[in-house]
This record gives sequence, structure tokens and C-alpha cells, in this order.
Amino acid sequence: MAHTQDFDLKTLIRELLQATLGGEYSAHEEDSVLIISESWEGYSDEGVSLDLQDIPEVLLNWAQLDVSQGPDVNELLVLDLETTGLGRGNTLAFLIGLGYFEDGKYKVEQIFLPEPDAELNSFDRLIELLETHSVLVTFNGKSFDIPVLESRLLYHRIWLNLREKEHIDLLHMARRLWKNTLPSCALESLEYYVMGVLRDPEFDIDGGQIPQAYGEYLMSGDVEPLLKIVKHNQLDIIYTMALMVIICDALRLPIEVGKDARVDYHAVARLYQSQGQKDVAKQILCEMKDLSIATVESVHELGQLCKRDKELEEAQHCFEYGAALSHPPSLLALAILLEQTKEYEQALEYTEQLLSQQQSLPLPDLRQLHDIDKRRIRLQRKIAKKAHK
DNA sequence: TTGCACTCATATGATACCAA
DNA sequence: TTGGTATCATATGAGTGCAA
Repeated sequence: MAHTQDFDLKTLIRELLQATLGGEYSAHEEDSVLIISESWEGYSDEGVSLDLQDIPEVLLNWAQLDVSQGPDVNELLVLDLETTGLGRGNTLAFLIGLGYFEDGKYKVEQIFLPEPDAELNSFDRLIELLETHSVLVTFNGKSFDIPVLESRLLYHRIWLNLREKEHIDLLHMARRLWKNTLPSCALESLEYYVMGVLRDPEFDIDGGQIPQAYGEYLMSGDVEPLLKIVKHNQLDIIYTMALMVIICDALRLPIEVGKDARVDYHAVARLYQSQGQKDVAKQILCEMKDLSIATVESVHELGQLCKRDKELEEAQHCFEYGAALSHPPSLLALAILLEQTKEYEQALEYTEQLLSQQQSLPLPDLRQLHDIDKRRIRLQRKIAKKAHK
């Protein structure tokens, strides 16, 4: 009798769930999962672009993807989990959010567990999509989503080597591009500062409250709080792709320096430089200078690249720009360059300026002071020798 | 030839920070 | 709350160029 009551209650909650969240139950005979799908063409309801044409090579290289395969956008699978906690051991992934392109539209598919017992069945659709999409796209997925998923799959004795799968984790690329210009590189911060959108607390839930909200649903059967969780996950999948679109647009060659105010072009130059494309980096830094959007740091870096290419006059101009603003690395670079070109008097002038600047710091770096002083003494010696001749 | 300064590549350890 | 990642700072060594 009690079993019949349990069964009826379970059926009732499942009907309520579907009526509230929408979607369809999977075809499993027992413990089916609720799959909620929605598609967008071009833009999301929030107005962010989901129009991804291709993936720039520099991004593929950075993510150590096989560039020769040239994965197209239809190979991408965005993944984001909602779980019962941050741990790896007993954490349940009760909502698997997935995003991919299909027939020119961006489709978000969410697999929800009405009860924890349905977890095994949630993996069928996930594995299907993993088999047809070669590149994972996540936000902090390397540290969180993938380890959680692997641990849950292992618990069910399913062996899937997700760590070997090609993977673009946008958190780290976002940090490279915005860590110097934004207060934080959390997804919500990027949404606000880069995408220009703000989540409405009336329809969304704070990530930290999600485990508790799912727990309350399991205890009470109240499905209302789940609406916010599903919306939260849907927005995560949408904004992860929107971020991918912005990053790809910012990195695509030729770089249109200054075109997009959201882009830190110095960071773009550094990325190209780190991937061995120093000429692209130099071109970007040069254009920043020409457009008067350069910083003292970007001009200094341009100077170093010019020096590498033996364009000493241009390098000197760059270092002089920074030296005029008392930028310590520029003062040092200028002193080194002038010593190399045998302009010892000038080199000494900048060395002494740097020395007095460093000495006046509240906590001077003693080793650096020692090095600068050594340079000062050497230059004095060279000047004296020159005078003797 | 020697010594010094610098550049570049590589290795290692510490750190920050992001996810629910 | 935990754990994983990339980055940064630092150290080291090989190689190069220059002056004496």
C-alpha cells in the first residue's frame, strides 16, 4: 500500500515537473530523465550574439587542439553541470546543460534528474552528444565539471576518458584577455562587463544556493525553485557560447585594433606573442600606439620587439616614451639600449633616475638596487675611459 | 682569451581564483 | 566549503656579442 502511495507521489511530482519546466521524459522504462530543449538563431533572448563563424588558429593552438583537423563550429559541445556541491566524491550532477549548433541554430539541451536514482539514465544522451561532437567548451570545466562527471561515470562503472577529449576551457582564456582590465573573471563579471547583460534575480539563482534548492525540492516536492536553477543553467550555456563568440571575434586575423572597446588589445598581442607570432603582436602594439590607445606597458613591449628586430631607433622612441612617464622597466630598457649604442652619458642619466626612484620606494628591492648601482658604476668607468682617449 | 652583460629556453614552486 | 588549472616569479644554463 505504502509502495503504491510512493509511486503515485512520484508520478504526481513528475507530472508537475514537466508542467512547470517543460521538456520531454526520456524513453527509459524506469527512472527516465527530463530533457528540456530550446534553440536560438543568431541572438539569444538577452540580445547576445550566438553567431560563431569559425575558430581562430591562435585559440586552437593555445588550447592545444589539432589545428590540421580545423574543427568547425558544429563540432563544439558546451557543457555545464549543476551539482549538489563543490566536492568530487559524493557530489551529484542533477542537471547537465549542453549547447551545440544544429541546422544553423544554437540548441540548448538540459538533462534533469527528477530523482537521484535516475542519474545513470542521464548519461545516455550525454554520451551520444559526446560521440558526435569532438571539442568540449566549458567555463572552468577542466577543474570542476570534468572531474565531477568522471567521478559520477566511474561510480556507475562507465569508463570515458574525458580528460583526453579536446577541450577549450574559456575561464583561462578569459583570464588571459581580461585579468588586467576587469575586477574579476568569473562568468557573471564577464557577462556584465563584456557582454553587457545582468541576470535578473527574479528568474535566476546564485550558484552557491543551488545545492540547497535541489535538496529542498527532493525533501518537499516543491518544483518552483527548480525554475530558477534551470534558467541559471540555460544562461550559463548561452553565455559560455556568447563568450566564445566574443573571444573568437577578438582574435580573428586581421586584428582590427581599436574596433571593439571590450577588447584589451595588449592582451591579444601578448597571446599572439606567446604562441610564437611575434610579428602579429608587434603589428597590434604598433597600431595601438598609432591610434593613441597604447599604455606605457604596451609601448614598452613594442620597444622590446623592435629591439629584437634590430630597429633600435624605434625601440629607443618607445623606451623614451615610458621613461618620460617614469616607468621603471622603460628606464632600465633605455639605459641598456643606450649603453649598447655607446651613449654612456645618457645611459648614466637614466640609470641614476631609476636608482633614485627605486631608493625612494617604501620597500625597495635590494637586489634590484644592487644591479642598478652596478650598472651606474660601470657606466661611470666607461665615461671616464672615453674621456681619457 | 677572458670576463661581463644580455637573450632565450626550460624547469620548478607558489599563487590566485573559479566552479556549485 | 575543495580541487585543478594556468600563470607568474624565480633560478639555471647555454649561447652570443663585445671590450680589453
